Amino acid sequence: MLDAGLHLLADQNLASLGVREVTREAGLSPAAFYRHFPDLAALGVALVEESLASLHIMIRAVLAEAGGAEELIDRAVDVIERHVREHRGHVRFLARERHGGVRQVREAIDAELGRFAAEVGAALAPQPESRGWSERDLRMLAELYVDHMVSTAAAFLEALETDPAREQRIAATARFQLRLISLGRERWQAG
Amino acid sequence: MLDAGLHLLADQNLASLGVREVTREAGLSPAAFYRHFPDLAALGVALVEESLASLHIMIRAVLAEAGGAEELIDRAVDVIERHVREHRGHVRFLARERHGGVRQVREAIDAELGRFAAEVGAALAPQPESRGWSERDLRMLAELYVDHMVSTAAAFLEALETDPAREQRIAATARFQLRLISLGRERWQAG
DNA sequence: AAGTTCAGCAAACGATTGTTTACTGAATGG
DNA sequence: CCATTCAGTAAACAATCGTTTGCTGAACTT
Repeated sequence: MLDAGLHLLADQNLASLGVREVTREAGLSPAAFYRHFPDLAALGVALVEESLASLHIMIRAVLAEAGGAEELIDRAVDVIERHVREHRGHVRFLARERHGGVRQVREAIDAELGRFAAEVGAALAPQPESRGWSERDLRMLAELYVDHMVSTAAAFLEALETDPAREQRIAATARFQLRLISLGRERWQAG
Repeated sequence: MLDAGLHLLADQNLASLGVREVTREAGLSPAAFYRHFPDLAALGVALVEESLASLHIMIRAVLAEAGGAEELIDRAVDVIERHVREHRGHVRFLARERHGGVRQVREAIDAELGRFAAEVGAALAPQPESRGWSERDLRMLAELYVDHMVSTAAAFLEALETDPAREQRIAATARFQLRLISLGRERWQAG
């Protein structure tokens, strides 16, 4: 049922999805839907959890890897690119519903992205570049990274669906921007 | 009719909007819709143009202002905050439909944001900090600024609708992040 | 082996949908 | 002053919708 929903949401949007539509795609009767979810919003929230599970794994993979800033950036962008390609449906769903029409889903996504930022912040803390940073500053830096990751993922997705040749350009742009942020971070203490 | 649509889109999204719904809100008969638009997608594109007109003015206002990096950042964040408050409906529409279910609208928004990035890049070029930068690098920096602006605007919007007290925190975060990017930019030539 | 939960079905309900058609009155222009 | 465009209407079309109801068979539990 979740798969059916996700498949429909490829070119639709949660608020415009219909109960009958989902059950038809799943090969079930309309009434069967209510055996599993009270609402379409509930199905949306379930999809959020499913979508962010794999994303969570991805982020941990990047954070776990030690190494210099350069290699870390390259690796992060690569992982994002691959993740978008391998979980296209999930990424599209998240991008589309993050500011979409269903409040419960919006809030679920935002809460989870907030947790990501906290996790990134925690991983940043022990690094030598973070010496002297307040927790607040670290959090704001982490949010910048997370927002940038989201933007990059959305750009990859759009490229994948319209002009795949653009992928390289997006990857190069993302790396450049991350390097810029990294430089600013190193210089912050001096300011 | 556009106003009616925008009002409906406050808690809905374009793909789930109905012709009858719009005309009912506008106090007209269903058939009247087709006198003005062939599609709901066409109404969406019209709303994109309306929404981006004011945004364009806002961006020019920020870019025109000369001054040091610090004051420019403060001013930019203020302008964004005020713009979101004064054009809440437009901003919400753009955030929601940027990755929404209607391709024509998505493409219209992306094209216009690309034009914004070009404009920002052109304004960045003559600044002393840009000495030695290739056009490509300037463009990537401009895209970072535009993406950051979009993220910030979306955050302001979400705060306005759920927890207005959070506005200050978002503004502070945005300023911090912009300062970080600015520092990275200054240091870039050295790398 | 009896009872109970579970996941599914067909059918039916009124309500709402998008779109077309033929018609109307007002403004506009030559 | 006549013709034409324009923005609106009511009515009708089949189609789809969300949801409830009562029923069925399979799978567990005890």
